[in-house]
Amino acid sequence: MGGKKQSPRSRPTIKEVAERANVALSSVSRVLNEHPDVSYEMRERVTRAIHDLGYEPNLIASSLRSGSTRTIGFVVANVANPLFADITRGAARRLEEAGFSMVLTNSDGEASREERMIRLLRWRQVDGLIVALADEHRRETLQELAQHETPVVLLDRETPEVPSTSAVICDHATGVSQAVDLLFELGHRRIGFVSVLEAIRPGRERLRGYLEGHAKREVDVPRDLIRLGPLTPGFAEEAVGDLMSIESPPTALVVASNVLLVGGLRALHRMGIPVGDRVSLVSCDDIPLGELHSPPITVVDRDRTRMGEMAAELLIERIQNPEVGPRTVTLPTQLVVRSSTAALG
Amino acid sequence: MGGKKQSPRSRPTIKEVAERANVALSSVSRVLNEHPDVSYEMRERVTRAIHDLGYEPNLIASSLRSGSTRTIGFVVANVANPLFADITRGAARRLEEAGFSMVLTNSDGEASREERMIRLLRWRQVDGLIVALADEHRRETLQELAQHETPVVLLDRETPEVPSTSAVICDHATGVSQAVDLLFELGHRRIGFVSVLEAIRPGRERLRGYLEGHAKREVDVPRDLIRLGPLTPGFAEEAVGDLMSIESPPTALVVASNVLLVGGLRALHRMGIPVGDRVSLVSCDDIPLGELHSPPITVVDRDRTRMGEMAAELLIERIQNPEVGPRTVTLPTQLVVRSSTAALG
DNA sequence: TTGTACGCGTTATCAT
DNA sequence: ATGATAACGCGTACAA
Repeated sequence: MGGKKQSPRSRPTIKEVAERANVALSSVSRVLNEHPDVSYEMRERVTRAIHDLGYEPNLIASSLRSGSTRTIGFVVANVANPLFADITRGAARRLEEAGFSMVLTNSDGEASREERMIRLLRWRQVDGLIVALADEHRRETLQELAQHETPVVLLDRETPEVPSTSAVICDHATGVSQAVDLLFELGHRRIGFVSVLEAIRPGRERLRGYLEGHAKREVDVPRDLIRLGPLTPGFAEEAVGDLMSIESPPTALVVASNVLLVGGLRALHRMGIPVGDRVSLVSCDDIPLGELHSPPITVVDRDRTRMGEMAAELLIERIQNPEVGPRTVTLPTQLVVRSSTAALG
Repeated sequence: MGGKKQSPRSRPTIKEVAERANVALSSVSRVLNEHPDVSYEMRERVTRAIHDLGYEPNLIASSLRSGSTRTIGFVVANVANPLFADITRGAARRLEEAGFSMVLTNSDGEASREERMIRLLRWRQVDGLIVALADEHRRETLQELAQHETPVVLLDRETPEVPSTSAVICDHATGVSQAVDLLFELGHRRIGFVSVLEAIRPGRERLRGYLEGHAKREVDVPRDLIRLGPLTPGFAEEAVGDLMSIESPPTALVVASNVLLVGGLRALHRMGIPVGDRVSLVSCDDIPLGELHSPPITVVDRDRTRMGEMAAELLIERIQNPEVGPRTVTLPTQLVVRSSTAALG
């Protein structure tokens, strides 16, 4: 009796709201979108019908029609890395404030997955992209990125091949250079350096800081103390184990990531080498228990949450005003001196 | 000359592909969806046109029409918590394998935001939800959850008020009970317990384990050594500081989270109380440098990544087969004994 | 101020 | 095996 010709109990649409309120479909839309030209009377009737029916908007339909999904894509190699976890949190917060949702993709560092993810996000019609490339140079990935007509923000990456990307980058070189400086002041001359391959910016910049730190003092760089490899604890463990076993081992170590720190410490513990005593240690990017280690670890730190927030801001700014060009923001690093760095002797 | 009546350089649609290939629109759709009934000839022509035009599908339009977004919502209080970071990674991996995207929302533990997020995700027509509620009992949030017609999977939470949710839960009680047992064997009788309020399952279950551990030995529970509060390092620091200052302080402590561990250790370090020596310590959920602390921290651990994978599997299983009812999977915990727990001396 | 009507890019149901 | 056509739910230019 009175059965409308529609599937049983599907959610009400704007059309049914209109019927219930005895107004036109477009009027309902106007009320929903807070269009200025709606009478009080109309607003009331529609609002009432919406309430009665328990109407809820279908954002997919809205997106198709309006051309905007209010969704952005977020591409990282590994959210479980405390660095990216913090960045993700910061970005998510800012995006939410601006009414955007974040679709997260985790590539586990696999370049081909990363490429597919970037493409999929475009197919999903995201309004923008925040990306921490696993490899800045891979052609296929860069082409995929270049295909995007919506704004792209890079996270501590540089891709001259893809212009018109914004970026938030960090001043690693200065931080690491300061760390090397500190170590020199403490009397160290043979400073080891364990870092990632130069495929991404942080690796390059930290190496630069290490080199510049030596250059400033006009000291020859101990090339035999530099170890570059993949971003895994395993590599760092091997590298540090190796470094501490050579003829004249380093008296201080700079490890270029929290992930590498874990491996480095494992090696030192295993070999029974007391940190801060027989070897000074500096890490990059703080990590929860770093301050509570014995001894507490000196780190080149940065505001990770701020990085995420900044990336979101750069993105939103371009989405809301497509006229403005890309922008690069540089965030500082801070050398947090703790007792893992001690005077030589 | 030959100007089609459309906006300049918008991305080609299925329609333009059809025109280019001189076939019907529906045929293109069939080719794209790998419909069985397409001739080789047809497939070739369409594929060629797609390639020539650089056509890319519009998943928003597809979603509207098909009713499936192949997207799921992921609601968590804080991705930066290493526990959730790992879970997120696990879930993201499984979801991607099954062709789903994840839209991530971070509530920072604010109940009202969480409520809004759950609603927004429904408006976005997600095919399912994975949720780690900040508060299992808040009526408004539960109602929001109950509104969902698509499957919901709870992460270590229980909501009897909302039936038909699947869940992956962990056996915290057994793990903590084992920890208490270990401490008893080491001679401890006054065991402190610092945990979160009972608003969520892990808090309840860990408390239960603590109580059961005592009950098994027929030992009275030292009620004065139990401290429950918010999930912040600050609370744990205060609680531990307080516990260690009372007339007859505990000789062992169980802290119920990696977040609380940080605060607890801060207090002990500040007070100059050596862990493992003057006070034994057990934490819940491992954390990167926990194994490298001095002494290494004994923990009630669990497979965090597996939790995420499991949650994704439970969700996908119900999305792909709506007939099957909700399911609850219990994952084990493991007591990882390290040297922060030592004989009472 | 409100209503009419069309289109967003797809999928799916019909014929043929 | 292929083609025409009607939805999906909503926004908006235009008419009234």
